[in-house]
Amino acid sequence: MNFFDRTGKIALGSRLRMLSAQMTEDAGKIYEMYQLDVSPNWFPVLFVLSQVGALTITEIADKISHSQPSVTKMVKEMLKKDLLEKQVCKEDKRRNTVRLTDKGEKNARHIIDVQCKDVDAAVDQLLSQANHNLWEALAEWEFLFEQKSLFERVKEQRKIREAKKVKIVPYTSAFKEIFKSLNEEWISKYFVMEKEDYKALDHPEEYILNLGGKIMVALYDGEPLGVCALIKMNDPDYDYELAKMGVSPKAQGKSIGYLLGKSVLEEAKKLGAKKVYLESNTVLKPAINLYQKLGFKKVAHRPTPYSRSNIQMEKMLE
Amino acid sequence: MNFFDRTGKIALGSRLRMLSAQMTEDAGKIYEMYQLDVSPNWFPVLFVLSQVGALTITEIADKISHSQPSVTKMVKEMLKKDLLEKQVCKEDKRRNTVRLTDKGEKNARHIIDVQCKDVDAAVDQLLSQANHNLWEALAEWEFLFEQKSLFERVKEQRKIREAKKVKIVPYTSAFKEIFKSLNEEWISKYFVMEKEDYKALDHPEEYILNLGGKIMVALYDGEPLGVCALIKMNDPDYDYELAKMGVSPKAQGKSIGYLLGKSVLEEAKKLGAKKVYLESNTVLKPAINLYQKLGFKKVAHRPTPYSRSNIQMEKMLE
DNA sequence: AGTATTTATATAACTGGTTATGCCAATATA
DNA sequence: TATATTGGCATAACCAGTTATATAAATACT
Repeated sequence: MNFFDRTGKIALGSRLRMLSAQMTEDAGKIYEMYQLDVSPNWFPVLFVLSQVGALTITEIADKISHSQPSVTKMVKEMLKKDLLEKQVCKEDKRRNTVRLTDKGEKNARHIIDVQCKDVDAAVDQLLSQANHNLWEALAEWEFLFEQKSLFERVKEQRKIREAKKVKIVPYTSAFKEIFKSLNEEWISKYFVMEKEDYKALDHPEEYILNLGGKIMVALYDGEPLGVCALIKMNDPDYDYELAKMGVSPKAQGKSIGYLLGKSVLEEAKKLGAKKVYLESNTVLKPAINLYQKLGFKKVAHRPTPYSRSNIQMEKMLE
Repeated sequence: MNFFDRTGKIALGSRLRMLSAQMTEDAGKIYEMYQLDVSPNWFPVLFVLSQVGALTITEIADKISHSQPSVTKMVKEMLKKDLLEKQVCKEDKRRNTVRLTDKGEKNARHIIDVQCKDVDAAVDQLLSQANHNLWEALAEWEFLFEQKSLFERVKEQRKIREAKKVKIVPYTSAFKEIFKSLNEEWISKYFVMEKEDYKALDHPEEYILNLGGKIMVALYDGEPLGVCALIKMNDPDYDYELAKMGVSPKAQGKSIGYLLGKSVLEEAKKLGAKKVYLESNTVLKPAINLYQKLGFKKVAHRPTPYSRSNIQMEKMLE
């Protein structure tokens, strides 16, 4: 135990494994004590057959959640010990149904009526001696894992931690290069750079900032890995457009897009915007998802200078 | 899960195993997510080396409680991945000390500082969502098993249950045969039947009951499997002697001797005895143990009609 | 000094399970 | 009616660990 005390909660799996190994070992001794010529791991088979009567190997495997070959092997051994008898199904010669012999029945009954009772009593006594109920705790964890696996939970924690490392700062001329390159990267990957792109990316001051827009930059560990612009629109329906969002592929899974988007929307609110507009393309599925997560809703088609735009969205600011 | 819901607390081992298997599986995915070229089961090795620096294979095996061949194998694989470097000890060419390379160190640090933190947070969150604290419960069970193994606990429960099936009843003439045979069995196995034996066993009414003594019989499932007599003594120091205790070998481990002894002592008390005496022989170790358990203490040698008697004991009745 | 014992490691053999594969019977499909 | 697919089972190959055994170096014991 000593070693795992220093490794933190990650030892949980190992501790569970060790406890269960210890119990398995003791199970062997317990079976020996009762002097039945039965291996402990046959228990599920004996139990299920004593409940149901006759089953095929596959059915047993299914019920006790073992693999079919493992049950095949156990059944073979149990046949040798005269605990089971096989019966090939007449109508369907593939099916090998298997049932308890009298000896098997007797053994099963003894295990269930006597041995299990003793184990039950011992476990109950243990449970009553402990302050924290292992039995109930297990049930809860089984339930919690059914809801969401440990993997997903760790992934979430990772995201939360990563997000804390991300800082959103306003654009300065130091970010001119990165503002262009991050956008050029995805645009030229999926589409082609257009006239409008070059205008905005080569002259952000002139075409964005000086017209009353904003650009936000996401720093991850101090390194700029994401950018997003808020562009003043000249349109009766909308005040501002969210555009030119680019996030480095090496910064995936760090919620940078989400944090950038939220930050830009805050800026828009500060500037008194009522509605924010954006254009995108449906091939960019993660982007569309992100916009939805940010609260954007699809709107009817509008004229646009970008040929790649095939979807338009808006978000009301409250 | 469904299946085990019907098998009772005996499923505890399986449930622990399944939960730990699930966690192991997720551990694999978690390691993958962090993109380190490290197998999850190397973790203990990485961890312990990052703590201690350099160790031999046997030392590692010891610390992380794996078998030495298993560590040998892991070390071989880790050497291939440049995570470790080997160094044969100059003074003792048997020793292969092993330490982390820079790459190994970097990986270990990442796992410990980043990955473990995320897992910790996820586990903590799970713990806080559950009413019953699995972590604490595990610690308690580890402690409880250190005190007394599951096997021993089940053995105790079995004994308690068996004891309930034993009934102690007073002698009637129906038990005359069994009273003799159970005693003759052990006497002639270890010693020889003596004159005094035949007197008491062939004529219990005359030599025991009519003189103010008692005989108790232990029934197991209705079958008489143990006997014990309380014999009135004609002695200034003692009122009664506990004697002629015989238990069938097929009734071992059912506390029959203990229950008989207790019952006979109760009879003695009812009869107003202050002290009970007995004689035995030191080759009968289980018997001597039993007498001690019943509260008898060795006393100085006294004259006796039995040649086999080489130890005398007494018990004060309060 | 020479032999016996212990220690550190490697290798082999086994174990209790798994997934992958192959075979044959039964059923569905063209 | 021939052919493809599916279902039940056995067998093979593999896996991650174990225990048992072999080898060689170091140490202890006459």
